[in-house]
Amino acid sequence: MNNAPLNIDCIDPDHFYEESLEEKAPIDPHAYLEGLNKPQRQAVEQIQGPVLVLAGAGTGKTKVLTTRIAHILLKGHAVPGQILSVTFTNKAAQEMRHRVRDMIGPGAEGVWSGTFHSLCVRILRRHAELIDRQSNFTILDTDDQIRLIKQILKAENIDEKAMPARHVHFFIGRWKDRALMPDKIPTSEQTQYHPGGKVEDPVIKVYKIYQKRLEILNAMDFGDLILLTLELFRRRPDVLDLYQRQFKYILVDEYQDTNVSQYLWLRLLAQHHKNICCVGDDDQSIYSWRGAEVTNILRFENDFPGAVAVRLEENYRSTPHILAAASGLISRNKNRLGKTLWTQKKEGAPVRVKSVWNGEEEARFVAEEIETLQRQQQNLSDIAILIRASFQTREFEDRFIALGIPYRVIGGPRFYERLEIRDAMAYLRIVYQPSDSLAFERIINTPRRGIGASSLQIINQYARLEGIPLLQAAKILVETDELKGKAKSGLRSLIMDIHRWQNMLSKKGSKNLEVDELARHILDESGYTLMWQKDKSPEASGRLENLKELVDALKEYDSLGDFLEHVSLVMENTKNADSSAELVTLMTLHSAKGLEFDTVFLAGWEEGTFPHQKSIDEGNSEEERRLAYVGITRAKKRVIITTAMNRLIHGSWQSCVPSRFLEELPLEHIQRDDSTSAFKFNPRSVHNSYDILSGSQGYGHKHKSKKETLKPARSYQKEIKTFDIGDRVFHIKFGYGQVIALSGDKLEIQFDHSGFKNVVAGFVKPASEV
DNA sequence: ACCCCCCGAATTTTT
DNA sequence: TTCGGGGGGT
Repeated sequence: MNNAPLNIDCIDPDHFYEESLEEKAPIDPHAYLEGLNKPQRQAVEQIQGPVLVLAGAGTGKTKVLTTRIAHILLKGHAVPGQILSVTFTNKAAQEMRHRVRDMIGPGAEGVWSGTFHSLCVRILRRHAELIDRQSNFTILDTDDQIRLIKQILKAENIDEKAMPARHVHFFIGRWKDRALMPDKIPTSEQTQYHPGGKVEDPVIKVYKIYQKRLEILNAMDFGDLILLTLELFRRRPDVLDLYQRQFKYILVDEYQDTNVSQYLWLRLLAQHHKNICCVGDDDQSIYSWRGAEVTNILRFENDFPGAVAVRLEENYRSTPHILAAASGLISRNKNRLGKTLWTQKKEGAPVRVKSVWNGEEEARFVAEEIETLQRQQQNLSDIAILIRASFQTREFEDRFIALGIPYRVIGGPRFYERLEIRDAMAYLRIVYQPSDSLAFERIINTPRRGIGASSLQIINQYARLEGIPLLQAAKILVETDELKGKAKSGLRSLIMDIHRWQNMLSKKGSKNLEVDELARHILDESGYTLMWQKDKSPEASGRLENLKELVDALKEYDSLGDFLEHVSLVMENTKNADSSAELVTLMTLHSAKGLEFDTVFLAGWEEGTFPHQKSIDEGNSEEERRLAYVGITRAKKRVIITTAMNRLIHGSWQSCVPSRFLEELPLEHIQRDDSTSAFKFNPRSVHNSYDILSGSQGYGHKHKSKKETLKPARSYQKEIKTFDIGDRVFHIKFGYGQVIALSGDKLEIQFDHSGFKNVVAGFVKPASEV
């Protein structure tokens, strides 16, 4: 079995197993294959040798992956522990696990299923000592990484203005995506900070120091998780051999999103059994800017000799018009393997293209269309508005709030990235792991303890001199005369606090103290909670809420270590995941990948916005086109594209040229809603007319008149309640709040979690009525 | 240690 | 235009 040649036909053993399973299997052993079309079935059954499944949008790739795992298990080709199933996001990993479990029950529990990163952690915790780390290494997120780089820049006397930490971080990240450690970077890779010549590139120098610091801190960043696993395999062929033999079948989702490191990782692990199945779609590769290499999928057949390619081209999602529009668009790209999507569905409506005057009209138009759909009994949760960049949500939000259309925005800052959560996490980290110097540094003077920059510098210097963690250095220094006054006493009491919390943690079992209680103790006794209670800024109460939510989240975990690991790998809030709510979804094209909706609005199709100016400048408009393709193919029934003639960009009005993608949509599959102007798609006319209409004074006037047009809309609101100062009210978007002042039909409200806002009376109701 | 002002940038996001 | 970060002044 170990040396099975590639592409061996395994039909015969299959039949053998089928017979034996038919009697005892709880489900009909054929049933799971019957729901598949021909290529899907081939993708499932071709389990020997390398397989590339080119899965177009909506062609059932997750079904193929899960059925393939079920197939391998049901036919007895492997036990769960011999299957490695790699995805890109935790969400995808979870869905895979659920679907496999639904198919074959708890027997699938042992499958190694996860993200590249979580699987690497699992491996690295076992063998940490072989790559100069300890098993309890910490995983740094972006914020930690940048703070560390800033420290290094300061220590190296490098001007942060000339070489921002963010840039260094970016370079390091991209190098790691390509498996390049500092000593491996070719001379042709000099950064813009390096003028050339003999001197070492300062960015590479910082990279070197950064890696050294990570080692001392017993820490890794996300890139390291993959890279150090590769390093482990390089150093210890015996360990590599172990895993190579173990993983008889490897499955990879979203292969077009893998970077070089991940590709090397897969190739290494697949080398023994060579049964690797990668599923992806080159037309949906939209993450090159974070290191993804489309070439991985384009070159699969070279990289894995003897590979079989299967194309999934039957689309089960969209109508023919939508599919044809998307296909026509994407066919303009040169660098693609090429697929022809088709569907058995009937006609449907053509893709609509609507030209609007500006962003405000765009939002008004979309909102009206949504109301029309609502009247036709369409669910709001089946509607999405997809935009290129997140700032574009604003005008839609304003309009939806005004009309009372319930919506949600996907994306934005995430729970574990919030300041107060990161602070709280730092407290937990230092208690759990006394050598976590980055965590200690974060909280050493938060809340204020009189330990300023100079005190911190003394501690840092000493720690580095002695090669010991910051906390340990602080412990020693606090007994000397190096520190004075407030700094000394503040630090001493902090150290004693941490000590006490550590004891509480280790005695947890006997005292029966749960982790969430411990966290509450820490946050209260450190004065951190108090700090926000005393804070009078409008966000403070929201922050306290978040801290509560963090403590609540801890209840689900048996140990602090489990929790910290979860957070570092799954930077996502497991709460508020109810997708069933009746809300319109507003999100970026990027975060829409993998989702589907009946109706999809694609907004802001203008040159500069979409395709984005930066991508045009960088000559990367093919990726933008793929993004457009992803957007269109999210829709099951309706696509409505809008393009504005004018946009407010960085505070000034710009006349816009319609996106090149509009011209690339095949005419016979689109319908233009041209009600306002005859020169819609003639950029020159647009320019001229705009210039004439609105010279320098024109703008102000235009604005005023627009604001006035909003007023009639208000009068449609029924039953406007009257409010008094001090009333408790509820707003669909901002939640609960208190009326601070009145002016006509407008209320000034201090919201509990959303700060201070001016709101029209018709859009809030008394809190008592909620 | 805190506050204010000035300057510059201004996509996309996961782990 | 708006936001955020950093530096300088009090």
